[in-house]
Amino acid sequence: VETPTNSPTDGPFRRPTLRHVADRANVSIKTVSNVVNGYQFVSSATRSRVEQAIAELGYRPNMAARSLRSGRSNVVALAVPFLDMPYFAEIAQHIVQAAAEHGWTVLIDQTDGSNERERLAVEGIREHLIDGMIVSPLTLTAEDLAQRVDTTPLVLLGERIHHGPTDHVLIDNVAAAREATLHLVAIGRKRIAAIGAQHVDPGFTAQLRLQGWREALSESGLPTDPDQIAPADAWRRADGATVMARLLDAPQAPDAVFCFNDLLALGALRELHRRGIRVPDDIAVLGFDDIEDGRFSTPTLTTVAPDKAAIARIAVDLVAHRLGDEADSPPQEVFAPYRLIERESTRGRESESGETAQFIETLDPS
Amino acid sequence: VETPTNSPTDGPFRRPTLRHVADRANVSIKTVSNVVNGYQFVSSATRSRVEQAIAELGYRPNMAARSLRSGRSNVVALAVPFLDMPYFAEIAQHIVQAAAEHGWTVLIDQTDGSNERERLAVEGIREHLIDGMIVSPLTLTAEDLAQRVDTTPLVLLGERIHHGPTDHVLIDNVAAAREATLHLVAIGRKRIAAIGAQHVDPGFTAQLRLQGWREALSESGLPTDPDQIAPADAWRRADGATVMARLLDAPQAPDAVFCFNDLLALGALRELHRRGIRVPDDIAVLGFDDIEDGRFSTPTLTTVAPDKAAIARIAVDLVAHRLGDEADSPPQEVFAPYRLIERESTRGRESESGETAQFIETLDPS
DNA sequence: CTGAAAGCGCTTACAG
DNA sequence: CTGAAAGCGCTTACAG
Repeated sequence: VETPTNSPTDGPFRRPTLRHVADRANVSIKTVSNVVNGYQFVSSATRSRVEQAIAELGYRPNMAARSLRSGRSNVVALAVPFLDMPYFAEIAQHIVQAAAEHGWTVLIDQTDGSNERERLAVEGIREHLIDGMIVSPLTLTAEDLAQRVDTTPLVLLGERIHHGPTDHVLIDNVAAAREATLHLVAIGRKRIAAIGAQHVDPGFTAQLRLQGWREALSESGLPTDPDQIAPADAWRRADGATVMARLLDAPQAPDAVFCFNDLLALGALRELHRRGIRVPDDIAVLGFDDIEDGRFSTPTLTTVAPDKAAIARIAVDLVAHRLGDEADSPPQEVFAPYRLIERESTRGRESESGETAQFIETLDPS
Repeated sequence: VETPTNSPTDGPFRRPTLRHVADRANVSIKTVSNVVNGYQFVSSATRSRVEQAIAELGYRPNMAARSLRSGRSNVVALAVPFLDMPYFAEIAQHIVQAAAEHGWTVLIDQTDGSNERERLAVEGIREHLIDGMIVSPLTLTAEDLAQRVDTTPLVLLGERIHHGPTDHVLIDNVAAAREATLHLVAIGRKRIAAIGAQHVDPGFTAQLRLQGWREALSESGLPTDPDQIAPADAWRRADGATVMARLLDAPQAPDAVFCFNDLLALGALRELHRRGIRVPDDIAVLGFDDIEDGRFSTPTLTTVAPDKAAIARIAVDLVAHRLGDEADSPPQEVFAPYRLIERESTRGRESESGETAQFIETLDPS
């Protein structure tokens, strides 16, 4: 029996290794490794001896060594623009959960929506050994992606880069925005503004949602007045309030606004309330994302609800898929479901319908 | 010059190693390592030759190997109860930022507030090699901590475990809750309810905030009626709404509520609005955390604002401190600043004062 | 069913 | 200023 250099008795505490366990159980380190990794063909006598030694020493495998040798880390990276924006926080939560089901831990990076940091992210987050990465880009282009040399499986979230080299999970933004706008038409609105337009390449979220808005207005025979397209570079509450104020100060105020996310809508609600303008009576407000705030705002917010749990699960499963046998299959584009949730901001507060009930929970016994 | 087994030209693409770079630059791998690690005493001729080889091969160090050898991973772990609760999401964002300044990436775990998962977290998140960990516990006790064998530097967030074995960053919850309650007294409220009490051991957040509430009422000569202590096991919007409803249905409704976090307060606001009860005219509402929602709610929410950026920075610096020379210094307990931010929910909406201005931003030109 | 050897890609002493 | 050797703790072939 060889005495390991790294004896638990000499000097400061050091974690026990396979060597220590092997010595104590009088087996080779390979046998200990077999037990640790659940290898089937170990005699039960040996197995229990090893397990006892593991328990006595408090042995836990060294992940760095395992990663170096096996090339796997059981870590997946997630890069989002801003962790403090509820939509991304909720997505992150679902991804952490879905990853845990695969035995993976999640390394988080924040890109601040900067193209440079997004390009760095797809090249491997700070160069750690990770098994896969999920990136929610704001500005990443197909060209950026084409220059990628890192071969770690990459799944893109929430943006559509057509025929890109990577897997992609998304919702049909044009269709969703179209349905949202048609809902505003259906409740009798004639001047429907769009808040959140951005000067970006076509194909990005803002452009897709704007296109859906256009399509809905055209097919309803309503004009798509350029004055009703309100740009907002950032999509936070403060931006929504500012842009709403600008629309209200213009000669022709809208009777409805379709905001490209819920934060913009919540900011708009705030500005409308400040001016004493009634929602939805004077102006109807509709958002996108179904963040929790909108279920409790005053008034509650009608919104397009992407199935975030599904988005997370699909993304994690796509990473697993690439890591498995199907590594070389062509890039997939998977659509996650979404639905329109009608709440007070577009229909008054006389009642909540069945579809909404599950979200309102204890608020709805009235 | 030895040819590495792992040649970039044979078989599928493999990442270049120090060996490849060394061969190409005609130096030893130690010299390449010296250049990569910014070792000073390398001749500029050698350095530039090595740097060119690195650029040509696209070499990037293998973190698993580096971690195995050096015992450092440049990863810190963060465990929070729920990533989708805005307070924790905002804290996580600040920690990711502060960690990045130290060159660290953040591994995120979610405990769901379960004691078992919190105990697992302090024993090392899924056994990855991490340099330090920051844990925001909901139920962890001093006993749990005493049983910890992992020697990775641990910093606790937001809970006070007196004389515990670990570093700790917190705010003075009793004083903050006391000031908040005194503010409600100052605006003339007589029946001030507390929402968010929990049946937990003393020392935990809920108990501390309740104690601050008690102290404020006692010193103001107001009764601390047990009926005005409203328990809420979870601190989400739905709980706030439910608990508010219960208080309103009781014989003696309060004229002010101090909610132990902002989500409870936002839920309470929602229920009050649903019943047509005016805030703050009929009932004043005060929260805790200063999450972004409360700056844009209707009415905007008066709240205790912990300095989250400071909390994150202190926590990360404490980890760095333990990793440095001061590894064996006694555990530290560092208090982060907080302040009370008055908004509409406790004072009507005639104006916003100076202190609040920086938070209101573009909403305030009125 | 179990073992001895090799090696994943680095960094840490130690020589020169 | 640069190099050759050893070894961090595992897993992967390969033997028996």
